[in-house]
Amino acid sequence: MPELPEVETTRRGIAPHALGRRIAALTVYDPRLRWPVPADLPERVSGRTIDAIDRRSKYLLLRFGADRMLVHLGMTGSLRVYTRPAPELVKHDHVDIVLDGGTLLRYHDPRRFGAMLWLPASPDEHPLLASLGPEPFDPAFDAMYLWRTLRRRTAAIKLALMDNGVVVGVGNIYANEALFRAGIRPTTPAGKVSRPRLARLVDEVRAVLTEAIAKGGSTLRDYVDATGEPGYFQLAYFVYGRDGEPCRVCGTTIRMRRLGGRASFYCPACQR
DNA sequence: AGATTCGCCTGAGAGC
DNA sequence: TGCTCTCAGGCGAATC
Repeated sequence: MPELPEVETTRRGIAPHALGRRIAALTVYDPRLRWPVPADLPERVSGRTIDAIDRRSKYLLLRFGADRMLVHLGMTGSLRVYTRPAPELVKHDHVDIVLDGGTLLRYHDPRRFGAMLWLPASPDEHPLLASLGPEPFDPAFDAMYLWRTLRRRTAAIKLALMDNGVVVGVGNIYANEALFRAGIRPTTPAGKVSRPRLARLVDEVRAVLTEAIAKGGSTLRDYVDATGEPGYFQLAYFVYGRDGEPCRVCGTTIRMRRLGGRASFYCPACQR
């Protein structure tokens, strides 16, 4: 279940091996992802040099001049680097990207919520990227922005925080954790959260993501070839998945409620 | 426009 | 052991 830290860790993991390298071949073993892998993707990317690997929201963008290839890991996707001859294909391996010199990027995705798309140079931004909100670390994401954006919203603050049009990259786990750390009840109507508390929320969103990325960075050493999948970085969660357990701060029993179909955890005492 | 719900997927775990 | 059921969740699409 890659959230932004896992995607960023993947980006940093593959960048040293792929930047400036030419794609020798792209092989599709199973095109069935969220959208089918385009049949012409191999011919589009073959011979092209990877000029940059960017991340926007949870999308990885491999840049070839003005053209790009989008890679999304969905819920269960991974993009791993293999520097030695490729290991045997296993179930759910979908795509191999072979680079000059033999380095291999292998895309694997059991649940197939991920995607791999070709984004040709265009004056208009691709629909998937066009209406995204700011990155969490963008200075434009601040208390004043949040206040202006949310002031008339009646939806729960947690749902607003997970809305990619408001801010990108905050999935269920980190929304729960950031709200706990900010002392805000997930069910509070977004428009009712005061500016000082929104400022605190901005800080805590960044803090929890920064910690998770740091944790991911510590696994990068093992990312290539070996077992080091950038899986879920087990931060010591304050609330996520802890329904019925005592709050680590005050001991009150953590509660769970469903918001928009997603499990939401909170401490009734610490979060008001 | 914003709120709400649905559905796509497979694997893990629980219960019987 | 093996079956069935539930849950996980990013996010686009559809509906109100």
